Amino acid sequence: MCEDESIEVAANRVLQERTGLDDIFLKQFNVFSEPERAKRNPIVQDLIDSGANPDLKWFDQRFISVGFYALVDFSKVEPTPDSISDLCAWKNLDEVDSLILDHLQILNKALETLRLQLNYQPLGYNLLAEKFTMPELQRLYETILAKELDRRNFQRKILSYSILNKLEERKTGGAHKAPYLYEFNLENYQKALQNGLYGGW
Amino acid sequence: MCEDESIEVAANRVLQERTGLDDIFLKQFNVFSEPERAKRNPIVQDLIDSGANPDLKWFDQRFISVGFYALVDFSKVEPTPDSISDLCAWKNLDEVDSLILDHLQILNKALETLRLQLNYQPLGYNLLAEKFTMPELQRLYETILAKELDRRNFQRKILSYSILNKLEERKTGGAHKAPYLYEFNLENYQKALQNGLYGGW
DNA sequence: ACAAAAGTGTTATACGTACACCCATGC
DNA sequence: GCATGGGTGTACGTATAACACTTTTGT
Repeated sequence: MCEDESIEVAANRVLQERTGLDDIFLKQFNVFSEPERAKRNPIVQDLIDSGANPDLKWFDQRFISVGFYALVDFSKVEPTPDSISDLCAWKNLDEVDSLILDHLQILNKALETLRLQLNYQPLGYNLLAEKFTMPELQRLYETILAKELDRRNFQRKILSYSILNKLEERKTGGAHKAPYLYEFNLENYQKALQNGLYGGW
Repeated sequence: MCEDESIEVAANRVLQERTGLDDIFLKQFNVFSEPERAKRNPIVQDLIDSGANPDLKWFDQRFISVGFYALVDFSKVEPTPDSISDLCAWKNLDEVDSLILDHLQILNKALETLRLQLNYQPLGYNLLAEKFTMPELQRLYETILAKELDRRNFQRKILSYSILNKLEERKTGGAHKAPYLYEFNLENYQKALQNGLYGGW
């Protein structure tokens, strides 16, 4: 974060630098400030225990991170490293095993937050093509939740939010029955983002 | 926040200094980092516009705040100012109109977060006496939500979470029919705190 | 006796879940 | 024609909302 920008603006900037995308859903979820968090990493612990590398001072530094997660259509983006990154690439969640510092905890907290927010926030805009099919939207939810959902119940639930416009067109060219195309009803989508989808108390 | 403590520990410490309480529900909800946020305050704006007080440099400083909210039984606490506070006192929400910086926005964001969390987190432990009545718990929810709830539906919903133990005793001495006393089932309460109360997807 | 608070119950409706059936398309 | 994916519908259980009746207690 630079001196003249808010943390949100900074997060947007970094996202822009690495993906080229702008106006992306970006959500602050937690601050990580544990003094020893750099050293809590098992890899770092192994290094310290082994006494191998004497140059561990870096891990004595104090880091304070504000976690953000963004929702990005990865097929549209070629990730590019910025000035402080050597490598910037897409990974499947199940490929991610070791990360520096406590970044694995951060990732898990982000996932947890995202899954919670799914209960009262609509999702999918700018993650899908402008016109998309119901199965495509469902795959998106299933990917994030890492579990399968019932086709018919998913459709009913999503449609009940009235954030979608059903189009006359169908998506042809697929191997089976042509599914209808939908687009987001932006007005209602925005409203749902602000007011939430779940009634609660 | 000192150099050797996390932001959570620091928040706990400050809460402890001002209330004397420990082990209180304390939840991080947002980071506020807008560069101009000190100046965005209408009172400060008036000052600047009037040109009255030339000593406005303080508002040029960059503040970054991590917002926490705590749930405290105010009847048990005599708030006491700490080293950086002149005054520390309880206020009703409707008495709060002007605050320095953007602290009014922070307060509102805290309330919004709390009300959302009410949908999937139990609430009441250490806000009520060890034994309490259903109406007392309901008042608590009604106060936070700033709206009335149906007695019978409230009871059913809360009981369905099975975070309460119903006791044989009744609270006598009141002017009317003696209500039953309840206590929290701490084991289930903790579970509910971790796993959430609402099923969702 | 009465008002006010509290216990308990009922009913209609909405929602989530788990299914079954039919239709279109490529092989 | 058959496997597969997709559109649509139904039955069941549970949760929510709205509402009524009875019991207790102090005045």
